[in-house]
Amino acid sequence: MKQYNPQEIEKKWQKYWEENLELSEAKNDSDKPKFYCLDMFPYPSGAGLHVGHVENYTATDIYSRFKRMNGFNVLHPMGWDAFGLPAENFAIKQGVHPNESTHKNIKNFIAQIKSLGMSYDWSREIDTSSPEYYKWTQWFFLFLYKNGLAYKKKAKTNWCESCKTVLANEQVVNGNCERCGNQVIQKDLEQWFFKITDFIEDFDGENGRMSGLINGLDEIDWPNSTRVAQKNWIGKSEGAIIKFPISIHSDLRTTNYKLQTNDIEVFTTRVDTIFGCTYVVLAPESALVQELKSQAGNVREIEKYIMDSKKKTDLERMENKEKTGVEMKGIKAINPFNNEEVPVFIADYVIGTYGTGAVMAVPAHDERDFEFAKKYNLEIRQSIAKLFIDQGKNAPVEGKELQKRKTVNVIVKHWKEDKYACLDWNEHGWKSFIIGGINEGETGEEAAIREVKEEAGFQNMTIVRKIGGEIHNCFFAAHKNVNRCAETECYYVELKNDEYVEPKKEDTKNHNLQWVSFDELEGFLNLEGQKWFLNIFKNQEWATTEDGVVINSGEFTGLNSQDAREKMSAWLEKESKGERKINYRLRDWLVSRQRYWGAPIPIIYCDKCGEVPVPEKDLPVMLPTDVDFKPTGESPLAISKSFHDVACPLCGEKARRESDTMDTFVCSSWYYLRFADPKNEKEFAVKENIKKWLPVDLYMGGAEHTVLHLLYARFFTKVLAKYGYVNFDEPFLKLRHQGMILAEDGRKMSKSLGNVVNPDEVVDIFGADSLRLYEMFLGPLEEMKAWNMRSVIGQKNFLTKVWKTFKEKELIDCNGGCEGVPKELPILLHKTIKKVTEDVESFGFNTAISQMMIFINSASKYEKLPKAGMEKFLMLLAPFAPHMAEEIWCGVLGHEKSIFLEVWPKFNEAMTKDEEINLVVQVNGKVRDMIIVSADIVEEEARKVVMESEKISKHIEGKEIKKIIFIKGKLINIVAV
RNA sequence: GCCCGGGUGGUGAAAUGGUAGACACAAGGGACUUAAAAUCCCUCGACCGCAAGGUCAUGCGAGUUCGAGUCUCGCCCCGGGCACCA
Repeated sequence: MKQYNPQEIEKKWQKYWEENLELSEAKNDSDKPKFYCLDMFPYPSGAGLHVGHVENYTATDIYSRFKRMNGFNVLHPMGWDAFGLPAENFAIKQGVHPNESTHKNIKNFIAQIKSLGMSYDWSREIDTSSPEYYKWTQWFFLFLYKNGLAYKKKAKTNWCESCKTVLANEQVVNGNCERCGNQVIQKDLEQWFFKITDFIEDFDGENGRMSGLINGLDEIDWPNSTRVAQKNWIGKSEGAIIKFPISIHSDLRTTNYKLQTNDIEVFTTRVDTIFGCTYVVLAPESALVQELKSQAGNVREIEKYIMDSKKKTDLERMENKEKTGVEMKGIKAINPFNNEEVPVFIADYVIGTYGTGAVMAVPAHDERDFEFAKKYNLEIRQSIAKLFIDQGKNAPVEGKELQKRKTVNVIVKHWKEDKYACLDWNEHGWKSFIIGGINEGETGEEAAIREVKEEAGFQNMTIVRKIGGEIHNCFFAAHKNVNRCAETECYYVELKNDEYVEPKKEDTKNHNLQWVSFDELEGFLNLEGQKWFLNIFKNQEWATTEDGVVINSGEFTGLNSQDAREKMSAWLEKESKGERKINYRLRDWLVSRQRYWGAPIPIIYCDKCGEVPVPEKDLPVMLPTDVDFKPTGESPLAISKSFHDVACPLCGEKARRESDTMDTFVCSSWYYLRFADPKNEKEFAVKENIKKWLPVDLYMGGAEHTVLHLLYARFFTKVLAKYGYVNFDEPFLKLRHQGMILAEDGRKMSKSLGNVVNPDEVVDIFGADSLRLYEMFLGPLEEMKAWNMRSVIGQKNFLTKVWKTFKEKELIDCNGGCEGVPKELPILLHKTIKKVTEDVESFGFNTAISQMMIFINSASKYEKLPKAGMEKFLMLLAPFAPHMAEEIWCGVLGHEKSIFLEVWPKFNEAMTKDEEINLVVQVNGKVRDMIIVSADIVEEEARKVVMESEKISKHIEGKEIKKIIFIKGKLINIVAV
């Protein structure tokens, strides 16, 4: 065979690998260190494998092969997420049973994956729709049930009319069904839930303290964006519950004044703003509304509003941002902090299911309340102010002057405590540095100056002005945004012995502010006579939602927001008028589905015994095959009499089975455990094997699963950790997402656009090795990339070059001297080993490939090549292009055993260094010459060499050399003026 | 609106603060060939110049630095996620 013919050699080696299982099998009894490398298992779609799958599986295949060659016992399995709506919808469309179509699709997937030369351990293949698997999915349901973590309740649920089933919150996207895009409506249904909310915070497990869903995220090597997305989804917010007693003025009928015993409880994260509360709002769904409405003077109006907002779908609520509401006339809430009566409204901008379903409205400091208050003409009362430092008469304000001066630093002291800060003014406004601590023998001022110099890096700082000639007593609020404009900072300074200078007022950004000196604010902080200024609204045009300093707030006035929250919460608890409270956005996971193609929920309902779990010995509850599975809204399983009618396991009387199936995400929440022991009939996996293989060391898959699957899987692991089934609390130690591959037109690949690339086609034309290389070379693994069919040829060219180099050049044994072999090749080889090794380790596959290209481009130029070196190169290439490497290794070089049994080559650091380098010579930072010198040239020598250069002397002629910067082995820069 | 990412040639993209554009694709030119394919060689950011060389260039504007694609600040644009969560 002269030509490189991928089709021919690829088939041959795929067969060989299938027959030689030691190349891919994970060994339970090996002494080698383990490595569990997992792909997010696919849903076997009828469309077959797409290029995104190929990207995902190639990356992990390269990594698995790399790890094996580095002496690891690698578990690299594959399975099928076979249950679920898409499979069922596909089957309905094709008019076949989902069981049939799914298995047909799986067969196709296997063939496609094998044609790509992936080294999966097929002996561990799993299929979530097989009874051997879903038996354990049901076991998990019972396990949760027995521990009080699975429960049934009637709840407002998301219903998709097209899929005829309920959906989890996570499966609703913009008010639409994640799968079909149909609008989701709300239905009150009795459904099964998993108590995922029990695992948000850390918990005690049988093997000690375990991390919850929030803290666990800090322990794992996951993309930052994914961790942030999960944190946001959980949505922890710390605040307080405040009890507003209710008073009823039935002034429409009588003058009686009646105080109710029950309170309106509101949840807020901004207790500090409570003195700005001018009304209270209840969600229309709130139970309290039902209780109170009859007392109101406008019952009818209220009922009409409730009806109207009930009719709205979530989508309508979202689309129509205009806020609506209705006052409960005659009903007042009493602010416990100042005993003031405020009106009570019902409005659907308050969410009934979050917090207490009631909020205190502070229009001055909350955008939504502000909007509502403007519309209904309610009082807007400021309770948080921003306070500003006096710029001082010497502080420069004009841009040009600033440029000259750069910065002005003022050191200030906290008005009460022994804390110092530095305020720094430049054209961007004030900056601040909070002084950390005072060293021994140091005054506060000295500490402040030191910190400014060291920490802030202002080595050339001069204190242009200390206000009043001394360090000032000053209040400062710690805050994160250090670099805002002066107007948004929040400092105030007590000025001693100093003139007050009117701040500039022409600031357009803050035209609704009125500058008020401290004198104008009576009683403020009891520091009469001091000169301060702060923002007090003249005409409030927007809500200021940032933290600041509390004003108009009785005894709390003068505190910064943070301290105020602390003190006010403490006050609430002391007075029993409320308490600190943490709320989460995350709700329990709704797992019931009214569909056919899923794992039946193993529960039996008996008239006598009630809800009875199916005994473990009766598992699996088989999915009947004889039902009409087309969705009607009723669970299809309810129609099957043989399934539905059953004897109660407790009393033996007539009973009925739960006819809903489980969300397919339940199946995928534990599959990674099953791979450790896929054939076990007695347990979901035997403990030793779990201990041997888990947690997963590398998990790779699309970013579309950032919240759904990844959150659920973590939850399952945490449940198992709590009850001692596993001794770890995070299932996936390292996670990477492959970026989406777009079509050539830059749009998403989709059938309807007709721009889908079928990997089979690419394999037919270029071969699997070229396809693998192409997808890895396309760009960084995690980034979004567009397909370009014309570029695939580049990889085939590269492989052809490798092929020809091994076939046509003379490979010589270098043991007894290496005549005719270029001496720069070993250096390049070691550089290449280093680069490829490091890049594979960090998933920089694109740059690893380009380094191999550089090597072969160079090597192919020579007629004689060192055999040992070329073999090492082949080992580097092997994980990327396994067929080619195996063919050359065994076919061309005549080795008997597979190249994948070889040990990954090592590089010698000393061998990666060139003897000579191109010294870059710069004059004033511009490259003016390049001189070849010995790599270890020292500064002295380099200076001499450089000065001899004509090009350089031309550039420094007549100039004074100020400085010479020398970077060893790289560069020399002459600074000349 | 908030939270994450991004913005570098015709294209995909490289660059621990140290030669911007490695490596490839496309394009153009050439060699071999009766011809084509295959293969090999050369050119390939823009502008000025016969050349040597020079100037400008990493979304825009500033800053730090001997030196910035890379660090800091502000702004613009694009992609993704969340979205009335108090």
